[in-house]
Amino acid sequence: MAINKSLLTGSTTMLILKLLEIHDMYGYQMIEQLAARSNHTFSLKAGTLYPLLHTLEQQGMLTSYEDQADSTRVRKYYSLTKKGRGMLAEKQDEWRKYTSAVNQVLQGGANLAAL
Amino acid sequence: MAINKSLLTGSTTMLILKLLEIHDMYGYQMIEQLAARSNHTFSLKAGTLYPLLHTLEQQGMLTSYEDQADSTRVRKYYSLTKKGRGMLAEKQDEWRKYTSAVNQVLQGGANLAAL
DNA sequence: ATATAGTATATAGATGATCGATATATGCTA
DNA sequence: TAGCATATATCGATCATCTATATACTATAT
Repeated sequence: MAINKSLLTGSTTMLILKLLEIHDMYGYQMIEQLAARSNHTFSLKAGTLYPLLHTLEQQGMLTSYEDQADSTRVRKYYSLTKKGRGMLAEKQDEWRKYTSAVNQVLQGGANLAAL
Repeated sequence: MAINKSLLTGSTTMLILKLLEIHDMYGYQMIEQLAARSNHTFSLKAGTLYPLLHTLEQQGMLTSYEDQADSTRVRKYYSLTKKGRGMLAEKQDEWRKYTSAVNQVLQGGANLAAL
């Protein structure tokens, strides 16, 4: 698939970067937020999220710190880096291109070329 | 991912069913059509398509027949069954739900719930 | 005539994203 | 103090897709 072998399978990364765009969050919170903001269409699994967060941190897209904040419990917060913001922009662009291409096919195709 | 573990990863099936909605096609033609109708965003690989066609035929979504048609060459044409049309309708519905959920998250979320 | 490129179908093995299962530990509430 | 929600983490399995490879036929150029 030209654009990106995996997208949605791949949109997961975009979605969690997006969540961090406005303010820092900890893992469990991202799972809840994603469910809430998508009207429970998504239920991202912990087994998917945590390894992904570790990978993104290694790639320099995120940084993490522990904080007790307004909770009694220490949580691990993630923060989007400049590089991460760049990645988010790219992913969003890909997402737009990909969905518009699919929608074009669903509408019978823009280029009704030959056939 | 609630709706369907794989979608786009999974949209491929929807796209080829969609191609067959109007008239029968052979494999190679589907690859070309998909590229043309998506402005070359998609380049479905033969190694992905043929096994998929075989699976869909086994599931009763498609039937196939060989025909020389207006070519000098015998080609294997695929035809969408009633069951296949049902599957297409379902997949399109899923696609709409999924993309609107992603777009909701990208727009900051419909349910700006708590956070 | 013959090499090359495009058409057409097919399969096997590799890769990579996500999930389910499982583990651990803490905090809240009945 | 038992049970449930919160919170993070890892491992193995699954599944869709890709790359590579194979085969064979057709058309075109040399």
